[in-house]
Amino acid sequence: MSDALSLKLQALACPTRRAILARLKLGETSVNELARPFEMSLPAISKHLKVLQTAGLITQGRNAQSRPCKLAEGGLNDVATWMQDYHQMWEQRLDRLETYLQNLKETEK
Amino acid sequence: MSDALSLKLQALACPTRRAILARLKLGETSVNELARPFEMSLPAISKHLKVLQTAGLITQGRNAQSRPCKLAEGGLNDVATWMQDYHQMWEQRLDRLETYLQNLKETEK
DNA sequence: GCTGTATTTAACTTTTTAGTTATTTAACTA
DNA sequence: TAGTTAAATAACTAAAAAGTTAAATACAGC
Repeated sequence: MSDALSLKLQALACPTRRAILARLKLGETSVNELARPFEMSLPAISKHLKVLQTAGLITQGRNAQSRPCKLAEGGLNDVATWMQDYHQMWEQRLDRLETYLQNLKETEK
Repeated sequence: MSDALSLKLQALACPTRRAILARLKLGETSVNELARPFEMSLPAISKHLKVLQTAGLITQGRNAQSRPCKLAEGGLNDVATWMQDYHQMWEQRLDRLETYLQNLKETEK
């Protein structure tokens, strides 16, 4: 199960890790900060972060003792590409998506 | 890890199961037929199918002794919805997606 | 160089996953 | 009804995942 896509999907298949990603959407932050909302030991969070990092979904920097995490640029690209391959199912979402695109274009103006 | 989204992502995080889905894109087929390409026992495939079914990604019908499988309508919707939530990453794909939408619209004419 | 803070690593436990072979169920066929 | 085919279930094993506590590492500040 060691291919990149499986690694990412596996990493995403855990609510804790998705919650971590959701938090990181708000911006770079420390491991301690990330751990705060969870009833779980710090090492457990550290492990989750390692899984996310190995999957290429986050990166970790360095700032004194802190190792701030952030979302990896384009980390979900292959997942999105795989999804796109499922046109039949995908098409059901096109309306919504088109609306979204439209809004985005207008925002950019 | 029992929420619907986690169940689906977990189901997708296995190359064998994704291969099964890919085969099912071509159309409904029997368990035996699905198992053929794999170097794996039939019960193993049967289990994979159960995982996919529990996740709501496929459905199984009945035709004599055969239990033909097919893709579940809209089975990937929540996964797609979750993905959409990641606008920042998503935006990197917008160009491609827009092209795709454009093509689709033109096809529909 | 000692102390505190942030984080990781080690060692261990429990549960889940992915596979196996052997057995069972269900339905068709002669 | 006996035999065949399609698939699922049972019972088991090995490996991976997700958590724990305790110890180690890395750096900052006095």
